[in-house]
Amino acid sequence: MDDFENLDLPLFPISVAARLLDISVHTLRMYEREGLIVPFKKESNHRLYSKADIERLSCIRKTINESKISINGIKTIYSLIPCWDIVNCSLKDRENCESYKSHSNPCWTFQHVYNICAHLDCRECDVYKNFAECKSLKEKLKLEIK
Amino acid sequence: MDDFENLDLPLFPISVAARLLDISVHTLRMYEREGLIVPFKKESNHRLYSKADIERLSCIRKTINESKISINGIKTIYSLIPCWDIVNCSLKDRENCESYKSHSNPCWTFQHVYNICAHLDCRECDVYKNFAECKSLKEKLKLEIK
DNA sequence: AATTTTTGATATTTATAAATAACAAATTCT
DNA sequence: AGAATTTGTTATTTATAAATATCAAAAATT
Repeated sequence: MDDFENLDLPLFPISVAARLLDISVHTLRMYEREGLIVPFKKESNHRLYSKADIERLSCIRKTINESKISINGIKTIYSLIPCWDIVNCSLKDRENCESYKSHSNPCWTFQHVYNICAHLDCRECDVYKNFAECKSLKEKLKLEIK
Repeated sequence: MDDFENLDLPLFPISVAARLLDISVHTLRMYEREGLIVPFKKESNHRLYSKADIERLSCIRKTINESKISINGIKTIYSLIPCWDIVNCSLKDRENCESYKSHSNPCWTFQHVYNICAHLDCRECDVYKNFAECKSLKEKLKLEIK
């Protein structure tokens, strides 16, 4: 794929991302600490953000500022994404999965050591990538629940 | 059923409900305006609250004060309840249904004039009654989405 | 090697959601 | 008939979530 089209390339350091979004660097780190965003990390632990990340953050920003949904509200909504269905999680794996039980934190904020998600990069996962907007979650429910 | 056991009887005027929950009368009206609660209304338009209402409001209170989810966040979560599945809404009815499209307001805040919900009392509906807690929504999703 | 930027952490500010207070008119109750 | 309560509305207060400001140490850049 052409680099120009690939939205998932880690391109922007945190200062640039902050400028693009017109927010402070610290706010970006807060969103990460809360589990709303998972930026790419270099070996040095420095963050890099992709175009898709900027898009995602812009959406989060709207949700907070325009829809007036608190960060904990967003986390709770994310926790409702049916990840077990999306990644085809086995019944056994579900039993031991914290995020399967959780209704306050998104699955990508948990350590998945024993199940299908272990050692996979959440950034690459459809659960993380496709459900940044609340809209997409309801559409998913419509598809799955007849 | 014994009146003492029936949780759905309209028993308490707003002043008593407010005292039971240790909040102001105005806050109760606000929750209603926001669509979080649907109290019984007398012909005179005066509100009456059941034991189930008090329980529901107590849960809403915890969600706001302890889980730190904003009212708009709660509304959005409620809007994700798969009502169409619960009330067995026809495909045709869904097309014209505002709440089927909404991802910001619960179904019981809409006027349902043309579909299966028309003229039904939302207070009596399983959608309204069984999903006051976020927990119950995730459990429902687990049941429906394999 | 020197400059710039990042890191995480703490302390502070700001914006605003949530709750309260006050009002006159209508309704209920004794 | 009169007292108490409810109604809806507007204006105000309060609590706190969200964002900003500072800091020294580490890393990156030129």
